[in-house]
Amino acid sequence: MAQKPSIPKGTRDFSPNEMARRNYIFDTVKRVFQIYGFQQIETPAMENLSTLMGKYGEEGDKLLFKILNSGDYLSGVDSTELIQQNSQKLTTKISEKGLRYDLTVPFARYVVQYQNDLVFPFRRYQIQPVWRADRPQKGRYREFYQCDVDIIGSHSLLNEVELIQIVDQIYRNLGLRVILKMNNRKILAGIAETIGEADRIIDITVAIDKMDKIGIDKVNEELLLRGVSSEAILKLQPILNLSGDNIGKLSQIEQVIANSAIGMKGIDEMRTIFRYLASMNLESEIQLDLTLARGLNYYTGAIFEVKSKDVSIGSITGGGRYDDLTGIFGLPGVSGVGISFGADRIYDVMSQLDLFPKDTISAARVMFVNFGDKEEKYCLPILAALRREGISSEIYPDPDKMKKQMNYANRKGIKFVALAGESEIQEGMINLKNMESGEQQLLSAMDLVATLKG
RNA sequence: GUGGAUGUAGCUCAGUUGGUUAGAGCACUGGUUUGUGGUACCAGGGGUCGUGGGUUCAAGCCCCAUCUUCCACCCCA
Repeated sequence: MAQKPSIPKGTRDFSPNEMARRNYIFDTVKRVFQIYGFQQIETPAMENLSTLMGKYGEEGDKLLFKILNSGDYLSGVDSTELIQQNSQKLTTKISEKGLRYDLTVPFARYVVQYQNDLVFPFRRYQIQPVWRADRPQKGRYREFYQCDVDIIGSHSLLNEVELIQIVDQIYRNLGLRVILKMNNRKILAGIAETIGEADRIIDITVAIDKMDKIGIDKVNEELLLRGVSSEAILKLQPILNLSGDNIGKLSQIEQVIANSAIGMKGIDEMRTIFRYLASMNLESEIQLDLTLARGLNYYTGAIFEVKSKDVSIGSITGGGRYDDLTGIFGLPGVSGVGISFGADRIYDVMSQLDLFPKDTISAARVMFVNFGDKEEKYCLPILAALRREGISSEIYPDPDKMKKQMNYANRKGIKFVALAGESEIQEGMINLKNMESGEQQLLSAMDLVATLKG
């Protein structure tokens, strides 16, 4: 046997009924984005590496797919460099393009480039694949689709609130039960400032995360082990023990970080957001979660993450406020906030919960059986008429055995089969068979249209 | 990057302590049925058992290497 063809690790083919379901997600997301007044853009699959590098932290740089320069890509490299085998150094010489890692950074680049043409605050959405050279596993792919919405050019917290409403609306439309977790980078910075150890903030969030599992004593032990001073740990106790509703939690945090200006700003931001939300009738649970840190290092204010309540697959949506992403590209002082829906994970969750509507199939509604030349001639105008009426329809192309043709329709999930042989032609009628019930009725062309439309 | 599994027909998988010509279901082709699918029955095609070495009279099965895919950690959508 010839060697089996395959596709790269972490990538997938999408067959017709997967596409129908994926489009159901994309359509739902898109519709909500549009209702909220966002406009669509697209950017190239590849960007200059200079645009991408250094925006996603150290890890991110490693996970970038790099594209080999065209032509003789070794021409600018001398042999000593080759022998040294310093891949990092070599990379910059043989590769100047990379596949996009997310949609936010290319968007920032886009905004800077078109700053004179855009109307600010600019509301855009973007639905495109991104690539990460990650190790694939459950719910993790090397090529996956993100659906981004961002508002850039406004500091208003109303934008955060709108994004939360969008999240709520989309998951309500999809029928998914989710929990939206929120945190604020400024609060994290305030905590770090308060205990005087900015670089310990990660250890602290990890510790808070373990509270449920191992209890406060063990957490304190671990903090001490990780080098946090006992004085700082003492200060942290109210934060480790956070309880109550979001507003209550904020008050408890406030007591700890009252001396940190930036921290208090974060508290203030969150209070404002929660105040807005209180008057809105949201279905999703919103939860302040201090362990939410988000690796992307460009976030500066609120950060979001959405998880499915019923399937454990990591976050299915994430985002946050970034105050100066365009600054790196030469346009300082432009603040934005955005959020990204992971279409592929949403798909996985919905599949597992069997939440797709049953009629999300792409097959034609009706198929004409092919009995031969004469019958074909009779059917073709009727077929054309159905299509003019917007009824998706097809005719089997060969006069094969009936069994084969019926089987074809059945397997494709075509709901109706139209039969017109000698006797029907004589009467000027069509026999329409419902493939689900097996019932058959003799109809005129006009009645056929009406029946299929209904 | 670290750790653990996996690989047998197009797909999902069986295959006993190593023992002749390697199996099932689904799918495919043909037939029972020349105008009726999804439910029945019969027949057929399709595999150098991931690859390369080794042990053995004998390897799908044991050993080594390598590749692939999957799962967990890290990080993320």
